[in-house]
Amino acid sequence: MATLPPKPAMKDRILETADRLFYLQGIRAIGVDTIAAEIGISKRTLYNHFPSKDALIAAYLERRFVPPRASDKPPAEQILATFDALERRFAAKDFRGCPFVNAVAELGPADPSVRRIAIAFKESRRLWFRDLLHQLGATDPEALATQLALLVDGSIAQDLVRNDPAMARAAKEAARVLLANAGVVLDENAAAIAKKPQRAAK
Amino acid sequence: MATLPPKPAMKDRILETADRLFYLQGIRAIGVDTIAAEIGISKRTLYNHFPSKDALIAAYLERRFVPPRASDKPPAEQILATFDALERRFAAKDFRGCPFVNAVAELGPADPSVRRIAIAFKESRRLWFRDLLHQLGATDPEALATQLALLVDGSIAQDLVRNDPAMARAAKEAARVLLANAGVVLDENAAAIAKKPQRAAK
DNA sequence: ATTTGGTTACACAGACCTGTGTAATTAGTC
DNA sequence: GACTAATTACACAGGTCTGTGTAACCAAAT
Repeated sequence: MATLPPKPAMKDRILETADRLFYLQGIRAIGVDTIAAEIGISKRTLYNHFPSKDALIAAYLERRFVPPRASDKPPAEQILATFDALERRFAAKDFRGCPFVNAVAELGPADPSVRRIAIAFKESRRLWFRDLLHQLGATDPEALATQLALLVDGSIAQDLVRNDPAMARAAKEAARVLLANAGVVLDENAAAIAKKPQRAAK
Repeated sequence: MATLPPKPAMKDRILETADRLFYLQGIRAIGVDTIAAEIGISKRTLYNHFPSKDALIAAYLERRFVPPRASDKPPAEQILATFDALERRFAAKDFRGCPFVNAVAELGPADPSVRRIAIAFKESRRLWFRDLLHQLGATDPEALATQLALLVDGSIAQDLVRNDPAMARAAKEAARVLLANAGVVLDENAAAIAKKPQRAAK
């Protein structure tokens, strides 16, 4: 009988598999045959869902574009937690750098659409930093947000070649210094302090 | 027979052309035919000088590996000048990111030799930073050198996607803050100050 | 003038790639 | 059962790629 929902998501399965293979092994290194074979479908089915490999690549990158979600945690914590999350991702076996940077590096300047979405992604993260810094009353949130973005991308690039999650911690330490220099109050117990609306210092 | 100048010109021409094409358009995007055609030689000649494309790729990366040269300028200036040089390179039309990071991103984890040389390059720069920081008496030169390397690679990655030389200036500003925080004296006239016979100067 | 070594033209093998055409097959729906 | 829509197997066109084999060619040194 209906062993499977008729249209659960063939398209999703294709995208999911393409994502994994593209990201881990490179876009140019993976052919559509490989993707179809990995799922166990025919190449024809894949082309029934995506008109071309380029369309699949575009969908892959768009799927990777998840804007940083808002949080109710203290802004300073959110910023620093970014680097903790990075460190966790670095430690994972399947981390292979920033998919957008990699795609630009691979596809080169020939593909402007790839560059467009990569720019959008980088900018969205920069703006996320900027707004948090603004909430914190940092001096020159615009410039500092850019600098934090540099640290994020720098640690990603370094980890890509070195496979060393400590790069995330180094970035975090640098971020701490930059934040302090911008007048942001940084305390190890910042979370606890923020939770208790007291003004008493420790 | 004593002198057999095997015309190094040809091999160099091949390498030079391969370098330009590989770097600007990507290693996978350029075939050996394209390289040979660009020089105006036959593909056979190319294969007479390099046994395989992989060998050519390896030679290309090794050629790109130029360790930072020593200088007699004040260490702090050398460090900051790194970012000025970056900004100049970003502004150039033919800048396309770090060739080592790009190669790792392109060739993926399949090629361990590419990763090896990329690691060596990154480490050589880090050590160059570290030694300068040591001369400057910075606190924890080891950690700070890593952080400066993050800024360098971060600005390169950001410029790769954004095409914005200002990323180098942002990195320089961040570097200034980190240096100051490590106790390094930073003055716009640092050069003049350092020139004055302070202590054991050459 | 003959040997020698690098080079050339060119064909070709063997892969792999994207993308299509087609007819048969399945499964869910009326 | 009949209709519909997705999927399948499979062949194939046309392209690109790496790498090799071969015979001719050219220049300079012997």
